[in-house]
Amino acid sequence: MKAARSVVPLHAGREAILQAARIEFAKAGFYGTKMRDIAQRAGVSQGLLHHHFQGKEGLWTAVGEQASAEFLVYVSGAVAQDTLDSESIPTAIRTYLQYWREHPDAFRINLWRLLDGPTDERKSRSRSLSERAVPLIKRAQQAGFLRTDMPTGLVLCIAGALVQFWLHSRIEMQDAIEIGGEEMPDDETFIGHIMQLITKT
Amino acid sequence: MKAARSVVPLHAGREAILQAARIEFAKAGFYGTKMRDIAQRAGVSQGLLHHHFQGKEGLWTAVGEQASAEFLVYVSGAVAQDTLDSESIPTAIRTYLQYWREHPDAFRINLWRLLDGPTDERKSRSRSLSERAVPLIKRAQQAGFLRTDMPTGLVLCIAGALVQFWLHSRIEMQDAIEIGGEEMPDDETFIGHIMQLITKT
DNA sequence: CTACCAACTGACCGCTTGACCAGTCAACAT
DNA sequence: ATGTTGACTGGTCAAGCGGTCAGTTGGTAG
Repeated sequence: MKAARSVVPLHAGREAILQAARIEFAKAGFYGTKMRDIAQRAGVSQGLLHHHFQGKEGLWTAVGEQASAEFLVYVSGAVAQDTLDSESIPTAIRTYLQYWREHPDAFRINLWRLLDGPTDERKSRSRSLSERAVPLIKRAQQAGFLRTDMPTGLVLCIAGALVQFWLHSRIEMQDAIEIGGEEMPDDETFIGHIMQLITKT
Repeated sequence: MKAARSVVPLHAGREAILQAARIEFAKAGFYGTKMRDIAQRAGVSQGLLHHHFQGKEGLWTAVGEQASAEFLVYVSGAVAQDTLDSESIPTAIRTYLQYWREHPDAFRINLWRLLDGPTDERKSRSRSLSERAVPLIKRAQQAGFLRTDMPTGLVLCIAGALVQFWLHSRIEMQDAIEIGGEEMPDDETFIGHIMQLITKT
């Protein structure tokens, strides 16, 4: 029966709850989400949520921490390259953009947490990303791939800001671009434009 | 007694409620805010909230519409200049940035509404801003003030994105910039850098 | 076999919440 | 005076919420 048991391994409920909570929290944020809905989506009783996580708040932070951890694993590889060529930076940006594209739930949860308060843990996540990305950019600047007429940190922020805005405001972008009488570019074209901005001229 | 009455003019309660609701909603969003808290802050009874606005939802949209209207009044002047010189664009950006600086509540409410659902009205707000800003940028491009190697709408989005990111992610910015071993620039320096990016070289 | 523990359930509780309403009061028109 | 209207209050209510708990199950160690 060992094989049959492994279909529902230990802590299967816990994982199901985390996944369900992520979806529900992404939809409506902390206050707008009901424990009952999470339990129903996970297919478990409501009491189990309190058994595994202490309460709503514990579940909320658990979901956040899991999302942060996944993000770091996904992205840190792209910014820790040892070889450096003209494709290094676009590749890193592409990875960053793709992560959010593939994890819309994580994207929304991140936004929710931005509004909820200090969230020291979120800060540490972004810090550890910066710690890895800044050296890459500095090297790219020194190698002549990126413009050097503005601070390294700012170059990073520009790329980050544009990707973020690009993702969570397609609506507004679309308006502006339609009004300009132009077509809506795709992700790859957009990355090209970012490079246009931060490349050494 | 007309004078004494004018201290509490008609609809004084309504205004007080709107102001209180704005503060409370900005703090915790729609679901996290309690009608009782709004009433207490406004110094009125809870029933009055239902009398003036139909319910919680009505109050929420009223607050949003008021914020949008204020925003448009504040900003539309800066993007509707008839004269055009090298200071026109920085001035417009400065106005845009200043509005959000001076209205942190509106800033947060805007973010909340971004997450809450369709919010067709918000879309129309950003659309009407784009409608006014795009012509200004196009003229500035033709006059040789701005770079012409990317779509007009994109230039607008770049400026908007950077300001937004600059405002609601000082923490992340700060990390990146500290790690880069640089100082945190002030608003004016930052606007300078934006211009550096979008100016014709 | 027994004892034990963690996973898990379902019914339940007390409190908060948004909404509702009967009634008061002041202003104003007739 | 009187009727009307709208701002405003305080008490009240049903619903829905997060949290609790006694109890069941199934695997595992002794």
